[in-house]
Amino acid sequence: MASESSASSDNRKAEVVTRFAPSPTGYLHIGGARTALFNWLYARHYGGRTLLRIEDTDRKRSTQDAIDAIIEGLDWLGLDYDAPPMFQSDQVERHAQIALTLLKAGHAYKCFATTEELEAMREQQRAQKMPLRYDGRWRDRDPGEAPAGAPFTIRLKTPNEGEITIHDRVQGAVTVKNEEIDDYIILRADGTPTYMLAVVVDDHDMGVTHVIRGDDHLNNAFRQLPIIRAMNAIEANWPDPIYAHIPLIHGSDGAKLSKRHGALGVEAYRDEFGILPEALFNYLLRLGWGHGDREEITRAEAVDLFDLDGVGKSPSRFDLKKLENLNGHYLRDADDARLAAMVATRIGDSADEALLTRAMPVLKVRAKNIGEVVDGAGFLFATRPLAMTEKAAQLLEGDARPILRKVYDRLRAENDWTSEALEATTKALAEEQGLGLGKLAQPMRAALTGTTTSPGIFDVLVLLGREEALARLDAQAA
RNA sequence: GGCCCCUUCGUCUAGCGGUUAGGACGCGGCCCUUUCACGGCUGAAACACGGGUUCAAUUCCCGUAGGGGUCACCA
Repeated sequence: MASESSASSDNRKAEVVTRFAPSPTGYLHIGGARTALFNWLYARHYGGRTLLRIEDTDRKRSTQDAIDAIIEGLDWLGLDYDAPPMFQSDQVERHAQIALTLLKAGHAYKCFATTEELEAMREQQRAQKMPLRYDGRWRDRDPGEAPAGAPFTIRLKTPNEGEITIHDRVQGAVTVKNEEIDDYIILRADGTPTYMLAVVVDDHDMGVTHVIRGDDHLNNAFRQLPIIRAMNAIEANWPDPIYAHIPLIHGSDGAKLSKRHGALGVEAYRDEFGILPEALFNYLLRLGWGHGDREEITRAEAVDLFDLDGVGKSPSRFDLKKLENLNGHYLRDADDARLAAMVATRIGDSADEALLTRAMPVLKVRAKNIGEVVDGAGFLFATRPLAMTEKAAQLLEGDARPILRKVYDRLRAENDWTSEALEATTKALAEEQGLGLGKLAQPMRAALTGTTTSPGIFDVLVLLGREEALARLDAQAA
């Protein structure tokens, strides 16, 4: 539907290009997933493209497992991208080249300060309660003063006066004085680029028009813009991107979601919590973004409705209860065979997928996650003698077993093994005996499922089949 | 500590000068009912505080408080 209104090819210049740029140092956590989602939605809404870039310049901390987890997580959520993933580490030469260009043009300079020297500087700043930032000691110094062959880094020569204002699509107008921004390192002593340089160069090279990322990067925007403007002065065609810094997701303690609390990978929501991707998609969308009273929003509707205007500026807390509630709704809407396959995988060899598919309509309405569907399906594959829960055993006390005998006898004579017929027969029996239906149904439930909760008892009878159902009743009847 | 951002029920949010401050999750009650869910009805629950501006502030401005983010040769 969104593609119908997408930009036509003669409108290339206005094309929206977004990107998700995770560093592969951990799994795709919930916060990253939402950032990816917003980038994806924005691009899809405007008929643009969205890209994936793996920020693996820190080779020591990057792992293939993390890369795989990120790609799988995005795939599971249905967030596709319009080009093969790009790896930042493949671009190091390009990054170094830009650093040199900046150096040559006088927008950057060599700094020979040693790590120890810088640490001492910061220590002193801390002691004097001064802001921690590089003091520009090599900014105007002649590189010739350095010892021959001494290692050096390249620092950006940022403006010292004036201020810079970003018109952020989420945060609004934000202004920072240039004096707040120090001459930070863009190229390390070993010739590799720092993050600050790499992002800017890659975003430019990939044609990224909209930088949508967590607001922990808002301060970085003010540091990155000087590179962009300096390059634009040299080469032109380095426009400022449009920024949108979205608020972070917080844990229940109100602090940024981290590995310490709740920052699980999306696969944990799938495997451990039994969440459907469409439910997580919807939940993440509603976290920090709203559209009137709408709660349940499908993927297609989201593409249609999403825009940055609806994104709030305050951080939000993750609430598993609400996710599970939403998941329950999506479970009820989900295809039975699909759910049966998921449940069968969890149950293992004893599972009968065809039977699960038939049972799914009455199973899924009682669950809010896949694990609960698995639990609810337990009675289907239980073997005689059935294990009884304590409460189920209680239901079989008193005159329950004699009643079950009567039920057994009556049902054995039933030729029409359908829910409707079985209900009519059982109700007739209850009436004859002057008993409420519950007096028969509860013991039946215990005998048939070994539990006190289950789908409607006549559905259970049908699902189990005449032979098995009668055998289970007979086993408990007296 | 410097800089930046945030503040409506416990949580997610609607609201964009005049509303009985709405919805959702969660919680309580009732109904439906063979259990459990679903569904329906219903109850408790919020504009952080203090100043302005205005005929009128939850809404606009300024403070205060509280919370968060960020200050590496990590990303």
